[in-house]
Amino acid sequence: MTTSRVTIKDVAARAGVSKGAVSLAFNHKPGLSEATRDRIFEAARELGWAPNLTARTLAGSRVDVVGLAICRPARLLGLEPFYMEFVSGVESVLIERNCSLLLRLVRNVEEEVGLQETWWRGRQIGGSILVDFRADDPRVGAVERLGMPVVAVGHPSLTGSLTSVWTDDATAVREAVRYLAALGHRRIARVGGAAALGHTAMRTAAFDEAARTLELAGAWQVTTDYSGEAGARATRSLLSAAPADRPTAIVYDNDIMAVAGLSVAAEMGLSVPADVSLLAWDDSQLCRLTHPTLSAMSHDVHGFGADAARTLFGAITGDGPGSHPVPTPVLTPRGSTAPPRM
Amino acid sequence: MTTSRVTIKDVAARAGVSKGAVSLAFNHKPGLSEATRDRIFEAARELGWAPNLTARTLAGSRVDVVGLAICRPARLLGLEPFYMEFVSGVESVLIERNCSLLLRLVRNVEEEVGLQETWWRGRQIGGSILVDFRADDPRVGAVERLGMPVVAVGHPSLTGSLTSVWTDDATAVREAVRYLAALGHRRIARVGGAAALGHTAMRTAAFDEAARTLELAGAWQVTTDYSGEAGARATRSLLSAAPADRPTAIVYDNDIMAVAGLSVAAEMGLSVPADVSLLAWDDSQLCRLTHPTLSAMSHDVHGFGADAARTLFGAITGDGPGSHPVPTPVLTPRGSTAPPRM
DNA sequence: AACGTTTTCTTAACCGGTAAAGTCCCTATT
DNA sequence: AATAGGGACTTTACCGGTTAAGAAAACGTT
Repeated sequence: MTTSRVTIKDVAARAGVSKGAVSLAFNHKPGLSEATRDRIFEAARELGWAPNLTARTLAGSRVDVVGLAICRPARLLGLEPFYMEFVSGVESVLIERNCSLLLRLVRNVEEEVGLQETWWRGRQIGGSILVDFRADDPRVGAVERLGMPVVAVGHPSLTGSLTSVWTDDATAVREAVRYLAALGHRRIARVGGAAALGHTAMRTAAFDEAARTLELAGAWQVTTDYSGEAGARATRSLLSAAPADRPTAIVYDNDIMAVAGLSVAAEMGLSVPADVSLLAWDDSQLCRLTHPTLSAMSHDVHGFGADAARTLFGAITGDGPGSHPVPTPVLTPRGSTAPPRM
Repeated sequence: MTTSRVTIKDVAARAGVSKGAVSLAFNHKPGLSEATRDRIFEAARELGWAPNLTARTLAGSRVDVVGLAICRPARLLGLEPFYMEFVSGVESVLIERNCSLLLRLVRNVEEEVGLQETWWRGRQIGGSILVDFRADDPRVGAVERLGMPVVAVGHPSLTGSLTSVWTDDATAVREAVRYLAALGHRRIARVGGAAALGHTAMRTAAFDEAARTLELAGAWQVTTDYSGEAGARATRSLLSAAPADRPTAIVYDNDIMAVAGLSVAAEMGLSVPADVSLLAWDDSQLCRLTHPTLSAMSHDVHGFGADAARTLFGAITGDGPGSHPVPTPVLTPRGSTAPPRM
């Protein structure tokens, strides 16, 4: 049984005023006596009325929805703790501003560009959070053309003139490699994320450079699709070399691959960290639940999401473009890293 | 540089027709000649126009957004593979209907009731997916009163007259216990989810009943908040009893707790499955990444989300209420279960 | 040729709000 | 007493579409 919709008119009639007055009251604007204001709120309460956001948006006021399009095959997404944690950080900020998140999975960047444009043109959103930047990302130009407020989650070198929120991945990679080298490792491998992503490229470059600087005897890099399966495959391949040639330490680009790596080591009869050290990335709760616990480049993903959301609100309310670094991931040694067996 | 907004008027002018004609064309309604239709689409293409969804919604057509409110502390959410996988399943259906998901975290059911009402009254959504039902859930009445199309994810006994999509948890629990008993286990424990949730209660009851029926020598149940930490705590407490008194098999209500349990066993020097068998629930990819791999009551969560979304569309387009069971979780034995050591 | 039907398109009234401009009345000032 | 200045509301014109009702042209019929 659908209650016939209550509109501003009904409230106005009930309170004995014009709909303009109701609008003024509900937007806390001056020009009404306390008495009338009360009468209006009372009437609205009695009728169970709340302003129709669609109409309000159309009439030109603010939109209290922000967009987030994620470009991953839907099946893979469920497996990435990163996004859910990121989203939960975003939500924690949205919730206190009474704002909602419009979430959409897209198949590729072009589709995302179209979607963002539709959202923006259609006034469906007040701004957007852009993630997963790649080199020469088409979203940069598109968003500039539209004049849409956004926060770009990615390194300034990828996000151009857009307001960005980013972590210093290069430094973090350097620190990870230095740490392993300091433990005595000379043959280090890295199981990277999706090659197309800008931050993967930056980490790859940083790893190369660190390997050269430290004059490592061996340095491998593989890229994957971030899935546990791919991480397992990569690990299996890395560890199947002869003991004298295989890496004694492996750095992973997320934690799910590190967990997979841990289990591959066990399956191959190698002990962690005695035979091989493993270092995870992002550090969700997962890293503390394995045995041995996983050392990780720890990163407050939840806080990262919250920062992104806050920065987006800044952009929506007119802050100029800016670059907002968030804390660099810090090395959190746990049970999966140790000096190599001599 | 904001491109001045292109509206239906501009397109109409350019095509030399009235805006009504443009509307007809874009809604594929009869009453226009092929030639005019083409001219209109051509004009729209040239101007890069797409209908403003806000205006379209206001004018009374359908809303292409569905709502999902999740009631968990934001921090916890990131850790639950279930939701992300469920959401990705929902998205996989939405995407092909060009629909978006409005996601919001709420603190409690009352807040959710208010939110759903605001969304619906404000025509922000065309329908909603309701999750995490509890006994005497206030959403049932509220939604009926509003006449809003929804799909309730939960057992019919909890969702009343609402269209529901559900798994037969009781049967699954029974199967899990029977399986362990068949392996020879006589002391079985269950680490359950949040006590307030309806399906937790149903599983608890089913476990009790199964234990009675099978005349188990020992049966424990604990409820937690679904977090890995809580799972670890519970496991530690269960396993710290004297060998002759402690459970030889533990069933978990999700997979993250099972992973945590696995690591606690290792930390306590117990071997899995020789000393204790572990059985996970939901079975995300995680279960195949541990060592030993985790046996699980496997459940296609992605498909579950997709089914829920499809059912919601049915409800939106006028299908009457109905109850849609999805396949019962099936036992997937892997490395973490075996007969108990005698 | 006159007349009813279709087909094709236009007009105009909403949808439910917002906001600028206008009205009315009451008080203070000169 | 006339005038200016506010406060408290109301009017009215949008926002950008949809849709029912109306009008003009094309067509078939007798």
